[in-house]
Amino acid sequence: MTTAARRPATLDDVARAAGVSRSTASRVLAGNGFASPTARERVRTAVNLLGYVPNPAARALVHGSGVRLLIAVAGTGPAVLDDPYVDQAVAAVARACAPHGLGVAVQWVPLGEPERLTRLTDDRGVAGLVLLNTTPALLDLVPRRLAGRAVSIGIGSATVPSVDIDNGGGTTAIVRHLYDTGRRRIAMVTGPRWLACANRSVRAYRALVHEAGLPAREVVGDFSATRGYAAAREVLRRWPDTDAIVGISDATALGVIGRLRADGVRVPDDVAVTGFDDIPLAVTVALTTASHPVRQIITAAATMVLEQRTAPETTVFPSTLVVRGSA
Amino acid sequence: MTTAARRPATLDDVARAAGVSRSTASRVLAGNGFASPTARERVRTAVNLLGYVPNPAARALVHGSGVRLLIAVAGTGPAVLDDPYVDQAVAAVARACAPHGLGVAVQWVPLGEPERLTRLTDDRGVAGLVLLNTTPALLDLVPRRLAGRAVSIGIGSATVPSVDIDNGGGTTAIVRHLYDTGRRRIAMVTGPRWLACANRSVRAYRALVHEAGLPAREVVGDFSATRGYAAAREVLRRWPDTDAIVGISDATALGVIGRLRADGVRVPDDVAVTGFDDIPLAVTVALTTASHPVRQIITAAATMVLEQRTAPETTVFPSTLVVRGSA
DNA sequence: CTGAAAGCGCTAACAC
DNA sequence: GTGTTAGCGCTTTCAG
Repeated sequence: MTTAARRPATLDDVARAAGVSRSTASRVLAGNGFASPTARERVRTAVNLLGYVPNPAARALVHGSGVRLLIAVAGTGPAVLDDPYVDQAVAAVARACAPHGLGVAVQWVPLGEPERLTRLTDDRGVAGLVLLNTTPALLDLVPRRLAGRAVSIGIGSATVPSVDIDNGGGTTAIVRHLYDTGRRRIAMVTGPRWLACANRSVRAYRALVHEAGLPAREVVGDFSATRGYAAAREVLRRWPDTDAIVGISDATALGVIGRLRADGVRVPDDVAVTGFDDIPLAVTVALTTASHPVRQIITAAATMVLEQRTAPETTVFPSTLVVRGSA
Repeated sequence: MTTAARRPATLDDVARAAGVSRSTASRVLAGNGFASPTARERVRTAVNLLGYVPNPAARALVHGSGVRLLIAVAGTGPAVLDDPYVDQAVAAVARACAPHGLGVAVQWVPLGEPERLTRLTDDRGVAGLVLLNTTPALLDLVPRRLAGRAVSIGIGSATVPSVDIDNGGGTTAIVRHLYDTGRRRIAMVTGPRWLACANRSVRAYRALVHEAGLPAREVVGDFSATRGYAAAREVLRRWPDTDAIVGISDATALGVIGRLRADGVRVPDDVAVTGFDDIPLAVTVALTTASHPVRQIITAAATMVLEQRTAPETTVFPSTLVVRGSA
């Protein structure tokens, strides 16, 4: 480590050290363009010696490409950003971005004013866009500039490809499992109504209970454990003979279980409870749920925009039923 | 919204629309420098009209300041990044960065090769550094260039200020509560040994049990629920008469409870269990824990580096005992 | 108080 | 193959 406390090297330093011109050095680093093996070699050496790392700001400036991915999360209030699911998404995207020299920012977009998205994307620092909990209105507002550099997690559109979970299939498997194990009064704690992907779960639930001639019992939730905690009581108050509760998310289910146990209701003996996603904590409470590789899904989405891979309109990840103790 | 699908406005556009020179426009936006009220006004109008947002890459280039904050997480393997605590940290920092036009990246730094940090910070795209789970060796490697733009969450050093939780105090309160409620065989599922801030909790635990003439019973954990799940069984195998288990984190405690319940051990009747942090899920399982505004703490750290506030060497956030059902 | 001019570090034509 | 040149959008002396 003879490298003194110098300022980080620039391309000029590298070129000088290698005895070539800046352009040649640039070409070698870009990989494309021509360069003699000798030049290539000498530049490589200089780079290592100097510990050269390209300045992403300069690169972004000349390419007009931006320096960070924006994760735009739609919702009724800034509190949507408090969701651990969002945390996970941000972290996963940040991880995918790091090797590309890009950063991540998250911002909330109010459901009522989708135009706010435009203000966010007008920032040329934005190199790409990841939409979370999106609505069709929002999808339509993605600017041309970001064509091919935007992706939605959930529903997509003709111009914005999406990466999604088979919510319907997952929920169907869960409800069917409940039915097959003898449950006949199956309630559901849903997600917010405006959220398209959550609604697919709700619709699957409705279709199934309807088909089986069972009553549909729905309480609106918001994915959170806290809401699940409250919703459980509401379910049992409205329909005391309920024998199963389907949670729209694992957190919801964990909240439901917490409340039931606190109220002396046995799980799964009296009431079966299911979740959705299979978060790490699920195993510790033996939660029956549907498993999805959320991290991978988000990484896939981030990679799509980072590598500009022309993606199919929709990539659907499967949902796998995981039967544990709670149902 | 007459704004056509144009390319985002540049400072030149603003200057032209305002009928002033680029420099004047720049001065007005910077806030400092001279500018007549008239000029100021006209530039403001133009900015709003055009929806102008400065290009952060250009700005970073001229200032040599970087375009993203780096969150460096020390650990034995890349799996440290899978921790929900890290997720939360990344998301909180990303949130704080967004209004500043900065992004966030996360990278893992192997415990054995702290020099890897240097390679990361040599990237001029790095505007600031947030250290997580850091070690003294790592702290010493923070380059001069980042002086005043680095902060550690946990232990700090003379050159790197830190934002920290009063782990010792929190743990003391927890163990004392356990003792006061009659527990005399108190075990602890610790964090990894190399982690200084977790060790403060362990030391507090040891001091207290020692002082009370109780045996110290420690099983090494890693903050995860999964590890807590396994550790619970180990504790009861080694010391069957244990009547309380202190978890180094809420996730650990949740894992412990899961395992105990699965094994027919009653919580808190047979064994009391406590956590640390007070994550949202804690309330749903009635976990007794110590509460810390983690999000706020991380936001405070991020703000320190974003606003270059000359910070005291260490800012300690208090820990508050929250007694719920589990102990 | 304001404008002209010189770069920040890098890339991409375009000559040599 | 390689060097020269002209910017990307912005800030900041330095003259007016």
